[in-house]
Amino acid sequence: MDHHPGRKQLSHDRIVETAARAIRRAGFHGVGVADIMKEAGLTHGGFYAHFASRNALLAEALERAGRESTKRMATVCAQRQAKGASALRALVDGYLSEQHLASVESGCPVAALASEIPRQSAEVRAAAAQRIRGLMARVQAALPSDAAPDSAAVIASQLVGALQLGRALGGEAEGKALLAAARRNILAQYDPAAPHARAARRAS
Amino acid sequence: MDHHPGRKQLSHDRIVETAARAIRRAGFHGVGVADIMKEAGLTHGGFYAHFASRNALLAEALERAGRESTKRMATVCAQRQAKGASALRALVDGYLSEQHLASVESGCPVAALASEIPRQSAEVRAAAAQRIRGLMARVQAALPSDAAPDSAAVIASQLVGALQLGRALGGEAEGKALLAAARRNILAQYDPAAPHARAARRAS
DNA sequence: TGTACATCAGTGAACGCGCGTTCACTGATGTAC
DNA sequence: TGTACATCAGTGAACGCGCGTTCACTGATGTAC
Repeated sequence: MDHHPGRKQLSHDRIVETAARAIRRAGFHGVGVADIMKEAGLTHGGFYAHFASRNALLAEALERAGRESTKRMATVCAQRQAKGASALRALVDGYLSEQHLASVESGCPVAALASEIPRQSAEVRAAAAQRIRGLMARVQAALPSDAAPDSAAVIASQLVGALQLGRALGGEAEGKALLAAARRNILAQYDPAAPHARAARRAS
Repeated sequence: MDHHPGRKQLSHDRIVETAARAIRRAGFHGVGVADIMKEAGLTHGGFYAHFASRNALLAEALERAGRESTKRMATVCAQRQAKGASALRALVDGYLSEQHLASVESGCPVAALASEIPRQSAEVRAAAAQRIRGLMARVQAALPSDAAPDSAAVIASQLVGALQLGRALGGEAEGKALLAAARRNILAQYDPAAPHARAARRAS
């Protein structure tokens, strides 16, 4: 019972991983079956031995992108916390970092695809809803326990909105300034470790 | 010098208006030249007498969608302010209303298209950046004058993020609850007319 | 250890279709005299 | 007022191309004896 993957499973994983990057880079409409298979080192004919349809791949790729991005974010958060940041600051500074701004392909799929979600098939929408709930749960876990119950949803919206607008503005100075403003705002409001910032903002 | 539009101008306007609805409903990739021309009551052959390319139409349609949506929002805000709401409350409650949640086609194009913007042509991206700055300016105008200078950008991000996630979650109970939470949060933080809400949230 | 056969992942040509774009043409409108 | 001609908005067929999907086939792997 060695249970190593097997040739087909390896190909399957490779296709999904390729697609997980592709949808974030180019959008759900932006890459075709043939492109993905080619990028995964295969020919397009074999596609339907792995997936029932293009949509089935998209759903699977979205889920995979979410898991990957969560994992990557967890690593970054752990590093920041090891340097003394609070859980919330680690999450917010990580999510709204210039590095995340610049790397759509490996970043949060919710931010990369949000406005396209309502136009997708039911299976893709379902996968997307799970990813959104996952993001909210991560925020929830980083919040102090006395935070208002709907804070996680609000902060998640802010994270996604700011990252998207930052990217839409070009990722240059204008976008970076937006990220910085959003970081300050969220931390000033929710991070008990940074109460001075809130006081500063209320003054004048 | 009567200066009434002329036949061609009328057709042009009709095409752009059709496209302005179409891109919000179906995304930049979601509708083709032929679809739009048909919906505008014309045949697709005449398209290139009106626009240099598909992208040129998209840019023009985005701009038009922005103007339309701004106008509509201004009307709604005026109504709400006439009933005694502050400028900020009118804007936030209008933008994050269930009506806006349900009507992508006539709503804010930034929320409808945000994640697709970075993947568009330079001319479309430029038009999009203008729309985003316009949204921020509207928020700025509704803010009390003592608000922190980057508040407008932060609030705009929150508005866009919450509306998008609300729609992605399906526009049902889950989405509506998200909108309500975002409304409460923004107003509690920035609306001087609602200080009690802020106090309530800080308690416990 | 060697041979015969079944299984199975992947190949590549082909399908029908819709896309963005071009272009020769039509038919209505407006101007010249 | 009427005729001849130029202008111009819109038509519809056609272009090359890439899409998602299907399928008969190949060649390697694994099992039976």
